[in-house]
Amino acid sequence: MPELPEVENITNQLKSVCLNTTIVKSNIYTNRLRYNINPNLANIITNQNINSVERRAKYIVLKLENGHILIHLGMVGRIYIDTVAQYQKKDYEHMNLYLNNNSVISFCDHRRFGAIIWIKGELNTCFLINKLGLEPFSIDFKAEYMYKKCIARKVSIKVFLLENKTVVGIGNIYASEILFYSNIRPDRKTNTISLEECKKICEFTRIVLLKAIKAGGTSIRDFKHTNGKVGSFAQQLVVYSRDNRHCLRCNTKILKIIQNSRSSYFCPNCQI
DNA sequence: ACGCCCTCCTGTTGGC
DNA sequence: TGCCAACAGGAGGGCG
Repeated sequence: MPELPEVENITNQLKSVCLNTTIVKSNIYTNRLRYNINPNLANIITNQNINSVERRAKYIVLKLENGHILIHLGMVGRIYIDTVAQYQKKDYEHMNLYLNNNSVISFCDHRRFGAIIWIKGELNTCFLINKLGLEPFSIDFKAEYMYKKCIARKVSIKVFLLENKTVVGIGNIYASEILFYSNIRPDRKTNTISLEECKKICEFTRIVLLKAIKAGGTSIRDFKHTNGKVGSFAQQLVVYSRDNRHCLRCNTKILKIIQNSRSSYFCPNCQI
């Protein structure tokens, strides 16, 4: 479900409620997620202030006084924000946080591909964080950097973009979209991608992700904001999930192929 | 060392 | 209408 634009939207919504508040209570209902929730987490975080709320890759990072709560939404994870008066326990709710401003934050994930991880101390000590690639909006994410990474590998460019090792935040939807705008087939091997093409990938990564953030993300099926609203970027998708329909640029039929057991979509005429 | 596949789950969808 | 297989937006780990 959630790729960078979706996580960015959720993070901003959380930030507007959580920043500079104190956790007064926390409940863990089911600790079995992708990684089991630290059984002491509720005790550890109670009475701590939330000093910052940021996104890193597809993680939401709550910085507390002596560590960080890392939240990953997996495929279908959701975060709800309620007032104490409104709040009711949700289906598949794994954990919640009661804040001193009368808000309740709940984390729900019926597929349990998500994660809630306590990192004592510095963020970068976590193995999930310290191997991540660059943020697409960072100043260092440039064609030369991308090119150097590409020529060192022989994997399909689409698979490469999903790895989060070179650039983070791109998932299955936006990978297809970015490659369409870059005029590159998803099954091209990275060592055949030119510097000029890397430039396009960097440029369109930023353009597509930014447009999707502004549209509130892509809601195909499960993604919803903390208030239950959907994102509208699905209406702007040009190739993802459009197999057998016509390319909006040249009218050729969009193809779907499977790469590493995941669907990719492209226009065989526009993309080489 | 690298690339590919499996796996963790459960809800939804499409075909018969 | 009902059943069942296939599929879904993530990503670490293990295998060849």
